Amino acid sequence: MRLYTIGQVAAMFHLPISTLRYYDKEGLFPNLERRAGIRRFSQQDLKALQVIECLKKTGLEIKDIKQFMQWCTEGASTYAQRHALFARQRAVVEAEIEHMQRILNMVRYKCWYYETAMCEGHEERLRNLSPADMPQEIRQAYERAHMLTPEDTLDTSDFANNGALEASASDEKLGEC
Amino acid sequence: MRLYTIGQVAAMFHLPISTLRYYDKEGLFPNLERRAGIRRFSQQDLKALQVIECLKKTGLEIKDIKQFMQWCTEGASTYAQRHALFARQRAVVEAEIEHMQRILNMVRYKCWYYETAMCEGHEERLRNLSPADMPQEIRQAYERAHMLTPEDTLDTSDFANNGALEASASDEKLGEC
DNA sequence: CATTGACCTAAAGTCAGGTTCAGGTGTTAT
DNA sequence: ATAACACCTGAACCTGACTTTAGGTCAATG
Repeated sequence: MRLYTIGQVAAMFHLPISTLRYYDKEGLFPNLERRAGIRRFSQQDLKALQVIECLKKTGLEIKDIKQFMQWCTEGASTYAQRHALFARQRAVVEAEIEHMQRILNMVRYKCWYYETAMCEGHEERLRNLSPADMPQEIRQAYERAHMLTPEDTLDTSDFANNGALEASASDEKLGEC
Repeated sequence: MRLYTIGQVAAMFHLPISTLRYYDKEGLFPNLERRAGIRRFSQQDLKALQVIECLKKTGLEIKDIKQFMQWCTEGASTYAQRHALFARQRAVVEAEIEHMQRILNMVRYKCWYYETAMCEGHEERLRNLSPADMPQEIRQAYERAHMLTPEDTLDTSDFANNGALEASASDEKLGEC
């Protein structure tokens, strides 16, 4: 069975050697062999590394990956745990995507805002615009961006009550969200 | 014009005081007033803070936000820069969402894999499954998860050429991606 | 025999976006 | 007058996933 040095593995996977040593130190290669102190990567370790790369993409942390590796060495008795790990991760990723969608709508709105400001040369009209006056597409983006979720509610009620909208005496204004 | 202490602003925005001091130190309140060393937040500063919260959601870094604040104080001459900032950010967020979609597909596949493993009590059948044998929905997830993009290509060609698929002598195997 | 090159270690450094701490000032309430 | 409270500062600390550094072993090559 062929064995590889750390340098060979680094080249194969286009990873820095330091990263492999770090993974090893973190316990991601439970059965890594050594001879005279030098790491010798087996086929099994290469497969483990493939799995590590894959799990990293799913957004799992190193310590979760280590746990997963441990479970894998324990066989069929840990299917339920492994399934739970991914089920949890699925929820995390789904939430994250939804969050990013809202952010995208916010950014889209901002793009439109400054495009328009550039065309008109000023923000006067823009500043007094209500969503109803915006182009359909932008209004939708704006509204989707401002749908409140528990996670990122921006409660400025006190602020508003204290007169947020009174004309400020400042010469320069900031674009609103 | 009403002025607020740092504690009042923190309460209004549900932010820790330390965060506001940090933002100030980073230059996010260019015109923040002080009396006897004590910060006094004006309406303008509260608006700035609203904008900061908003821009943070768009994924911008503190230093970009600082830059944006600076541009805002420079008036209409910086519309183009501000637009460019958001246009760039839009591309970033769009790419990130696409990336997350692929990750989600990977996680979905993993969920299915372990659900099935739990049902069957082992991975024998699963391990030899080709995409064609998977349920329609899972096959799609699997295939979408494995579409290669420049960003996260996993080039294991050398590895494969060196016999990655030779049966490993290890007693325990790891689930593949 | 000296240098290069591949490997090893422990420990410190890096990045962002804060948070915490130790120590100090100033105003108000008892 | 002394305690409580809100504010201030600079500096250290935090997380995660690495990377870098400093110093050391060992084998082959000129």
